[in-house]
Amino acid sequence: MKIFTFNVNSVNARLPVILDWFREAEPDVCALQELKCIDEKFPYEAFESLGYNVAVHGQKTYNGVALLSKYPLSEVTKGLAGEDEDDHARYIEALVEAPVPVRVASVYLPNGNPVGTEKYAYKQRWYKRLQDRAKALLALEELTVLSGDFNTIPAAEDCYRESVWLDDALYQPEIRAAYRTLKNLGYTDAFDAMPCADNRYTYWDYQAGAWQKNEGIRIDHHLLSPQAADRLRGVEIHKHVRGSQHESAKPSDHVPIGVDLHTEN
DNA sequence: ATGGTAGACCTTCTA
Repeated sequence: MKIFTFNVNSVNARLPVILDWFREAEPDVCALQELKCIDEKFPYEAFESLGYNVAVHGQKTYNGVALLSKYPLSEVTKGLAGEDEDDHARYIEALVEAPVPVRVASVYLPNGNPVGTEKYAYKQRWYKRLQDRAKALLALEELTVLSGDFNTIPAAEDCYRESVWLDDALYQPEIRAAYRTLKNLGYTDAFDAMPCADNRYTYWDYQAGAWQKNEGIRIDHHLLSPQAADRLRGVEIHKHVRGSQHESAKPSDHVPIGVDLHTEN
């Protein structure tokens, strides 16, 4: 079973590119982030006509996450507990009812820039809430995959030039520590387990020719519960999607990342 | 030392 995560930077602006990639990659499950639309404006029909079940947690203009699955989705949960005033749509979770069921979450961590502001404090609080949820999920002892844009560069080798990122919220020591704490609960970063030989970046800025210079960063991740990690067969970064030349839509600044889990009993 | 891009949407914010 192939489970992908893809920060699309507007699902409607990107729709032709996303649909082309869906036909090519045929993900069993895909977690989307940065829909940038309310539920009513999500292009349900386009994905349903490709055979996907859809669960959406949208928001006007910003954020927005979704899960698409060839298998039925149940136990859909929208949002993270722990901060009642939080109205950002950054988390959706569901049970994928495959022969071997998998619980999948689409995660969109706050960016947190600039450091030292309320946005940064919000990112830190959000990490704590995600850790609490991740801990509760482990207790279920299921195949669980937390997939998404974590807005976290885990280590120096995950960016093209460390000096550029030293003052950025994506690379602060306490943010990287929060990501490690999350893993240390008992999750495996799929890429750490099976790194791709030719590329580790998942995002290239639109600005300053970052893509042309291959100045990327690794911020989109899959965290696997032990039961899921035991079934990890492969990891794919679909880097070519960043350079797609579609007649009617530009590429996202992120690319799809997939894990392949063997789900034979 | 600065500006460089993209999307939503109304003017500026987020990334």
